[in-house]
Amino acid sequence: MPELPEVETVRRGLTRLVVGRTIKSTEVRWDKTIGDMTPTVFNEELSGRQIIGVDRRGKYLLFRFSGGLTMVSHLRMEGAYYTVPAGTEPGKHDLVTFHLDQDIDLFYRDTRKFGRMNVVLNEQAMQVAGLAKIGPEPTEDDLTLAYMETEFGKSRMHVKPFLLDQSHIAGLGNIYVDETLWQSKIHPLTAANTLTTSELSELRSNIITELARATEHHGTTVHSFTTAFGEAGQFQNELQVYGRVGEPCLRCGTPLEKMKVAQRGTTYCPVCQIEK
DNA sequence: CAGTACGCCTGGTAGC
DNA sequence: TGCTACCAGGCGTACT
Repeated sequence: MPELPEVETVRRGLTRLVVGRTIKSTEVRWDKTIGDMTPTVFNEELSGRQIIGVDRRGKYLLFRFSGGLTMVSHLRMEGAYYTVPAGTEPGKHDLVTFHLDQDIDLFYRDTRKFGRMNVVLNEQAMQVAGLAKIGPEPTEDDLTLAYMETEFGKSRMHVKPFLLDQSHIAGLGNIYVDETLWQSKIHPLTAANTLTTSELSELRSNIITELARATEHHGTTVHSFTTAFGEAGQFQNELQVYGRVGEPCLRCGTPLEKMKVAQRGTTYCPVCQIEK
C-alpha cells in the first residue's frame, strides 16, 4: 500500500517520464476513479495541456498542467502509474489512459479501484477532500516537537489510529506506523495524550528517519506496488515488525504478536512495547 | 467537535 | 478441484 516513501518514489518516476509531455487525449474505463467529472469532461479539460510538474503533499500526487489546472491523485491501496508505447492495449486493471505526445501512453492501473483523481483549478487543490486538513510533512523542519506535544496532548485516541489520521501527520500508513511504534517502544493502544515529551521526541525522530530511509530505498514492495519504472522498492528487506508476526523481536527475541486496532492489523512486540 | 463504523473493491488463500 | 468465506486496508462519509 503506497505510503509517503512509495508516493514520493512514484513522483520522481513521473517527473522523469512525463513532465514536459503534452496530453493529446484521455480514456477513462472506470468512471468512479475521476470522481464527479464525466469521462467526456475529463478529456476536454486535459486534452492539449502540458504536464509541467508533479508535486506531492503527504500521500497525494499533484499533477500540474498548463493553464492553471491541478490533478490531485491518490493511489490508495494499489494505484500505479506507468508508461508504455503508444497503442499498447490496456489490461483489465488499467482504468485510465493518458495519450501523450512522442508516442507515449501513461496508464493508471488500480486492481481494487480505490484510487481517485480530481481535476481542479490550482488554487482549489488544497481544498480537495483530504488535503484541506492535512497535517505537517514528516520532516525536521515541518514536524516540530512543539507541534507534536500540542497535537498529541489534545487527544485520548489510541496512538495507532491517531498516527494513521493524516490530519495529525501526513504520510504514515499501516506499515510505517507499526515500524516506528516498535522502534519507539510504544504500545499501539497507548493514549496519545499520555506520551511523555521524551517518548514524543523519540517517536518524532524515528518517523522522520524511517520515512527518509524508506524513500532512499524506493519504498516498500508489498502486494502489487512497483515504481513508475516498473522496478520494485527494496525497503521490505528493512522492515522490523510488519509482516513478521510469530518471528522473534529483533530487540528481545520474543515472538511478535498481531492484533486488531481500529480494524487494522497491527504487529508489535508484547514485551518491548509496554502498555501503560 | 471528537471519535467510530462502514462502504468501497478484488485477488489471494484457508478451509472444506 | 471447485466452492465459499474471509482477509488485506486508506480514506470519505454518515453517524453517535
